[in-house]
Amino acid sequence: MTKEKKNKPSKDLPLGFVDRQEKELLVRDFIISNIKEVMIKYGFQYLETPSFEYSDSIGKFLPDKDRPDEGVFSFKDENKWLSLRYDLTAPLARYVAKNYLEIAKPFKRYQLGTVWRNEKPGPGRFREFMQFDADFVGTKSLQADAELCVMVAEILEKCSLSKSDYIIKISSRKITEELFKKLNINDNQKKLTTLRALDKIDRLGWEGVKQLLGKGRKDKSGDFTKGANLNSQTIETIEKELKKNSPESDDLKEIIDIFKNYKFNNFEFDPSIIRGLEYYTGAIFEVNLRFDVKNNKGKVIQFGSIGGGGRYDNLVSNFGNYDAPATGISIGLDRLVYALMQKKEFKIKQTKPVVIIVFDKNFMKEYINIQSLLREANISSEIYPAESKLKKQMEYANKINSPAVILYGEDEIKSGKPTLRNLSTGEEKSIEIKELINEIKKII
RNA sequence: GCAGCAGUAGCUCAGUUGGUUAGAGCACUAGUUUGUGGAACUAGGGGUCGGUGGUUCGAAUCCACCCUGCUGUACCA
Repeated sequence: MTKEKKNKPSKDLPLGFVDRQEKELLVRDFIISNIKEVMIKYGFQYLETPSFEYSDSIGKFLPDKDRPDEGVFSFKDENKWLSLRYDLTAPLARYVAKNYLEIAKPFKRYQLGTVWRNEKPGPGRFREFMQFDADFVGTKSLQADAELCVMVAEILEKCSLSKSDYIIKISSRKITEELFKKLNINDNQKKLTTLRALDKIDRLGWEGVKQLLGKGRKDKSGDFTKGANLNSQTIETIEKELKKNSPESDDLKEIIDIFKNYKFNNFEFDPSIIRGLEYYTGAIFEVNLRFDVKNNKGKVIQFGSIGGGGRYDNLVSNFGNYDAPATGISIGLDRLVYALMQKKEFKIKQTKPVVIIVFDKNFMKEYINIQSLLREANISSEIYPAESKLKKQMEYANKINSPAVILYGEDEIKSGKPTLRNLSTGEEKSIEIKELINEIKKII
């Protein structure tokens, strides 16, 4: 609260960037530790690639060739364009192409890392966020695709979600490709617009999607979106085909068979999921939550999926020499954190220090002795880090949610028995120093 | 990007037919209690009313433009 206001630097953060506080980070750590456990169990290798890549290496093969330069943060360095990675799959393809001869195939790797996207942020959706990504590179086996889904389900359940909290939706790019062939839709632009429209079924329903397949649609705010201009007969065929609730593509049938072997049934065939437009070549997955997610005003919002993936058999071969069919899946960690924190039953224990009150600097030796005992017992503690009145120190302990304070002033030192105050009950006890650890353990 | 709505204290908000010095609750600071937090009471600090320009004797209030946020929509690897 300074008076001088002119020419001060801004305290605001760039659009879509956020400070993340302990409460949130602990949930994220919890998720990450579950991920690592599962990944080790499934035999995946841990990899890290840099935040920046040459734009060519990750940009040239952007799935959406419509706007190849949009959506990423880039800058020019010595005449070469660099971009912050926008996902972990493109760098993986680059890594595999670079190290192809040395790595064992199929290459199973997982990665955790921050990615950046230059697009409009939404609730639980930022321009900088953390992704988890696991892939099989160098195999066409659908066992890999199936296993990825089973594995993600295991991770989610380890994170305390129940089967009714999430569902993995599956489809295949082959279904829409067949459909386009059948309907004689060859124009690439038309295909894209059609796929984009179909991608919105969960949000807009068939009514909205049919408008987008036809002339176009006006949204709530009155804004108008142009449609794919398909004729009504074509639209009806599409609707009829996609409303079938069992898959008619061989790859999906096989994957579902493998699911049975794993006794995994928390999935659903949904031909309306689309994902990356020019990227996937076969099966596609999407991980959706089935409970309501609210914004900070308590309003239920359109949350979308927390992850997804699919088979991309051409991504590595784009680099030239090697043909490496691949399949992968990723989870947006921060979105999962955002959703998880809203589940009432979900609680993460935060360890807060026991505060040792300072009555007089001259007693510091005694305080350090007590603190050493606590540290040996692995109990989080701190000697109040300033000179202050007792009341201030108590207020501090209360505010940081400390479980207890240790009072060791002149009176206590005389008797050699500190007072332990439980801050949630207010109860105070005079205790022998050697009993201190046991008493504190009862409280925390 | 497009569209709608909104921006007043750290937070949530009140305050417009334009009129002295802009308010409340919570939070913060100090005290009532010089060895005791979460309750109460008392006092206090904190705002160029998102920004710039305009209309006016006079603007938080009216107008224009800009910025930021929310929501929808587009795009979404």
